[in-house]
Amino acid sequence: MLAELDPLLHSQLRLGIMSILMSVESAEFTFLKEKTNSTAGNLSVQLDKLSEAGYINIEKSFKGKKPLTTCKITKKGIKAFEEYVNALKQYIKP
Amino acid sequence: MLAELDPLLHSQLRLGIMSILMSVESAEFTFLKEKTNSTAGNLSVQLDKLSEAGYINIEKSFKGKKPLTTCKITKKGIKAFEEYVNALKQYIKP
DNA sequence: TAAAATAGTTTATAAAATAAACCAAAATGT
DNA sequence: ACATTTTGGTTTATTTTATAAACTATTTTA
Repeated sequence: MLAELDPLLHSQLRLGIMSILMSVESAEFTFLKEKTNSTAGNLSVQLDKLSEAGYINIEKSFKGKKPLTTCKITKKGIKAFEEYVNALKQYIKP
Repeated sequence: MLAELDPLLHSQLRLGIMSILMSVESAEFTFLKEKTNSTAGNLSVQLDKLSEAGYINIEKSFKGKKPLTTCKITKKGIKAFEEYVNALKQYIKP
């Protein structure tokens, strides 16, 4: 029987976000938007979901008077990502 | 920029179906149902979608008077699966 | 022979992704 | 100086997907 795939991570955009956050200290909204090629609206929604789940931390501040949203993966997020990758390997190995 | 993930394959159940069909000559409905742990309704719908896309062939016959649904991956399906796996690797490699 | 199981399909509902509309501030053009 | 566009988002509406529920036909079992 095939393993379950964490539905929170099994979404192109959320997986992309998490993949990027696995490889950097932290990332700004605009950086993630560019790297994932997503719209601001969609990105905003999906970041909230990851944050709700405790997979990332979102810090909202200001750079001058412009809003600045900075995201960081949490320990829980790292664990979830690693488990997702392991489960996924079952599906894609030759 | 991260690669696109074929939305037809980026679904747990459809990916599971395709993953199984990559490794066998052909598979019956009931076999797929058990291996993927899905409901008959959901499986039926997702098989139709894969068939619509030309990723699998579905043959409906009878074993006595019981319906027998047999599925086989197509060349197009194999190619799509391989491309999906390649794109996915971008997301999950360390 | 009534009840339950098999092998599905079809339809309805819930959840997700995406798009559109919106807001406030800042930078740019005229 | 002042209208226009751009930046950096959020919120709400729409569309698409996935899932669940209800149904059909036959068959097996009690």
